[in-house]
Amino acid sequence: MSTSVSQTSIPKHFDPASVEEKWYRFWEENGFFHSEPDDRESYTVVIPPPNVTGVLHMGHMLNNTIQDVLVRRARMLGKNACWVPGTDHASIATEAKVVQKLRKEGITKADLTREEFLEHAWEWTDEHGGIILQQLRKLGASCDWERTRFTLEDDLYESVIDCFIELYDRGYIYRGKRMINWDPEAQTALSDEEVIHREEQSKLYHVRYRIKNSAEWVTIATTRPETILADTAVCVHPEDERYQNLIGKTAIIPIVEREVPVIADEYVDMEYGTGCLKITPAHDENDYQIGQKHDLEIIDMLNPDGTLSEAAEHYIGSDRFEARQRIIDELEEREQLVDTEKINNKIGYSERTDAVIEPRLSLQWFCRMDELSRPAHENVMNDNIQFHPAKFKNSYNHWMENIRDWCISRQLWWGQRIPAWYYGHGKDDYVIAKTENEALEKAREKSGTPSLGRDDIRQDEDVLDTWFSSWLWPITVFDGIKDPDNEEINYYYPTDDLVTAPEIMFFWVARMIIAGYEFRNEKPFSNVYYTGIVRDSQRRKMSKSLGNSPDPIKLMEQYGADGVRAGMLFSSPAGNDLLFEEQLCEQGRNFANKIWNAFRFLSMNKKEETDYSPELRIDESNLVDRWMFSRLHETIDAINNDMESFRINEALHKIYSLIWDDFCDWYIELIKADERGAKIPADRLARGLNFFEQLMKLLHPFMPFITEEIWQHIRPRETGEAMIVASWPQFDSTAVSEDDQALFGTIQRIISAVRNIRAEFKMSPNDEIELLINAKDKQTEEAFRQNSWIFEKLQTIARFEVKAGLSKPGTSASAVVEGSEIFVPLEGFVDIEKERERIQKEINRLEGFLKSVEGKLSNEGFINNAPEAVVQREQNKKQDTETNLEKLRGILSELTA
RNA sequence: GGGCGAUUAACUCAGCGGUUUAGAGUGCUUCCCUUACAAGGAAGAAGUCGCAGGUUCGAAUCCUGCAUCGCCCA
Repeated sequence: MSTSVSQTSIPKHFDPASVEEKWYRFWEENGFFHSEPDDRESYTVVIPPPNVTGVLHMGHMLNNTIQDVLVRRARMLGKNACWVPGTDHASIATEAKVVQKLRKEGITKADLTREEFLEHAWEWTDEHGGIILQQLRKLGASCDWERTRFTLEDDLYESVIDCFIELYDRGYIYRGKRMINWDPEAQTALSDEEVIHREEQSKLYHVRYRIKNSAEWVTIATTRPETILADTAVCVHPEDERYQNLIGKTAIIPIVEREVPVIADEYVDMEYGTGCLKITPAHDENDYQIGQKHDLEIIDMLNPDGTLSEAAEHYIGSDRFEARQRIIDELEEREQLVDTEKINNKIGYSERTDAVIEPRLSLQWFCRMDELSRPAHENVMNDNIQFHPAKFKNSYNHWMENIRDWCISRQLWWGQRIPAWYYGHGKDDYVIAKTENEALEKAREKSGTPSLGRDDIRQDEDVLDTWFSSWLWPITVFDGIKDPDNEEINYYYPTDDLVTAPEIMFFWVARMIIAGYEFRNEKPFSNVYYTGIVRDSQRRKMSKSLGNSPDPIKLMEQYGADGVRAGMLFSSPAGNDLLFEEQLCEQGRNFANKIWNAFRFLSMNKKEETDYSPELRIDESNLVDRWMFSRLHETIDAINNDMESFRINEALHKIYSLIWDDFCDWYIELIKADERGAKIPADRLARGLNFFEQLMKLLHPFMPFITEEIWQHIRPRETGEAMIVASWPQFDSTAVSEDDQALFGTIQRIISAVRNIRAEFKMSPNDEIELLINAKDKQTEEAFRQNSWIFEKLQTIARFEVKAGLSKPGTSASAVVEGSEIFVPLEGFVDIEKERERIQKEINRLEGFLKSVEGKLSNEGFINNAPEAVVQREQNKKQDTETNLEKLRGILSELTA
């Protein structure tokens, strides 16, 4: 055995750790990730910006792997690929974290001025921000890091404020008192989208209220008995016969002993509860509507932190849930609690703090959506912007048709501060202005008080919803708001593909589309690829709180970034959830190792480390070359189609199978040297390595590190010849030959049949056999004869004979493959009974098949209606099967010994 | 309550335009450390494609209903 240097220097197992950092630095340092506008076609992706203080989780892994696959392929296709990374300031989440950290240090937010608090927040951001971006590098993400943006940096801040002012001027933004979703933990308003509704088992309390000046009672049902303290009416359905006599009377609220009217409204559902509703206009959206209609008093009984306010009169200062229990107890004591019913109802929780949401009447800023959203609605429905998979158009459509105004103010400090300035206490005593000076001027004018000074105006304390900044992301990363006609925005916008989770379709995707049309009069991207949600084996969503998510960094250390990438993509078609198991990564790692060893083997066969020069032409006289060439191009075409329709896992499966099943299992086996220990002849090796290079190109978007490593090893390359910028293989339809593939396929099946015989009769691969083939016809005989070397290479054969009309030798194991009879003489070896069983089994299989084919052909409807080609195909199948069966039966009859 | 989706081998999943008695990975059985790879090779077993109807020459695939599960919205 030869012991060349190369053979010993390449390790048997691929070690990802040793190459990943090296190549990542190489790519980055040589500017391959960086994009500048030029003459080429642009391909642009903006990253869904992760929370600035977040850490990488499996969802990011999947999402960013997919983006990287798209971007790398586009780059190889010669496009000017630009993937813009960045982070989101995530106001609620980040502010909550900072508040928590300060609390540990004994500082409460109330002790600090806004400026002091923001200093702490920035400190925190500087410390933790960007960790996630560092982690993305480990994954191989080919982002243009020079373009990294942050939603709260100065330029983006200013852009958001400009947009607010613009929308205000266009009449879309208004300030209004509305029922909003209040998060008592974060002490801020939330948009409807930030509330998660969960169905829970809870109780419906039936409470009776006394009717004034009467012995009568009226029984209401409520799930939130504490709000009784703020009731200002009792309501029944106007047609409810049970309660006709009560309408117009006065009921007395228990505990507070307040007198309230009994009113009638069609809103009441007579079937639900007692059919009698208590009305609390300050703490329920629907009650508020009824309150407005009937001009009811509004009593706000809650403090911002969820404790009871003075207005509650009782239990002042106690928490809402504590108060609930105490009120239940008191009602029971007073014998006014008549029943407790178990029911399922939906309870809203804060997406960020998980606190139970309180509907609360509050003065907030809103963005009117009806008109604004129209182009965004249309252009998705008409496929101007395509969703992948398209099924998500349905939910988009539904949301758009029922779109509600967007509550955009948040009672937080971390974010873009609302540019509203108040000069009085009246509802309209404010101006919208970019600067204090401008505000002062406007305020003087609007109020008609030229003497107003700086101290007379104060800016709104609140900030804007984070999504009000990220909806501009595809525009602001190219400074398209501040500088609407700059070269970059004109070149990169609209971007091409957006990869994100369906969970944020409304939060983000829909709003980006809205902003795109409003501020650029153009879509922000052409395709939206929705990934699935990464779940654990129990189908639970992976989350930090459950602790069921593996640490992606550790996973990559264990299986290699390539292994994890491939593992995640194997089973995650667009929009389908991914049940993540480490086994998937194992499959990816094993694949990398397989490729590594194919490379190692080919390298071992080079005479010198550097003696390889590519041979781009195949050996036309060699069936194996022609077959591999055909398979390669067939696959290039298929992968291109898959990628263009975002079937990324399909594309990966195809390249996986081409490399492993075709190239490793057959092609490499067949280019091996004829003699033991000898090297592969140089010309064969050159062609083999050329195929290998093409395969590495096709795989590169999926597994960037190992492909670059091998690419650079195969032969010396200039920096500009790196894999990352290599050209994507061009599909050549003339390379695809059905005949070559059919012939090679037949040979493969004959080899398999022989292997099966060996296995059945417990022969070792090294036992010499004779292989005799009675070819179907002269033409087949000639084809097999020409390619006899293939049989001899893959089997240990003492004698090979092929002839049309060859008669069956004495005792032998047999098989029939596509009309040709295969004989392996096994004097003394063969167990006749066993051979009979084998043949009989095959006969049974073919008979079953024949029956189904005959079934079709005997159906007149099929003959008359099916396309001619289909009928013809069935007829061919019938004939072929009959021929095979006939031969097998002949073989079987001779076995009656 | 409204909408969307899923149900395919023991497990996790593909299956795009209707037509080789349904594919992959894992697991399982048998054999093999055969001149790269045991993280490997060879052979094999394994599925009435959730149920019931319908359309069609032909249905895992299209339609309707049902069951179970999931997601989104109110």
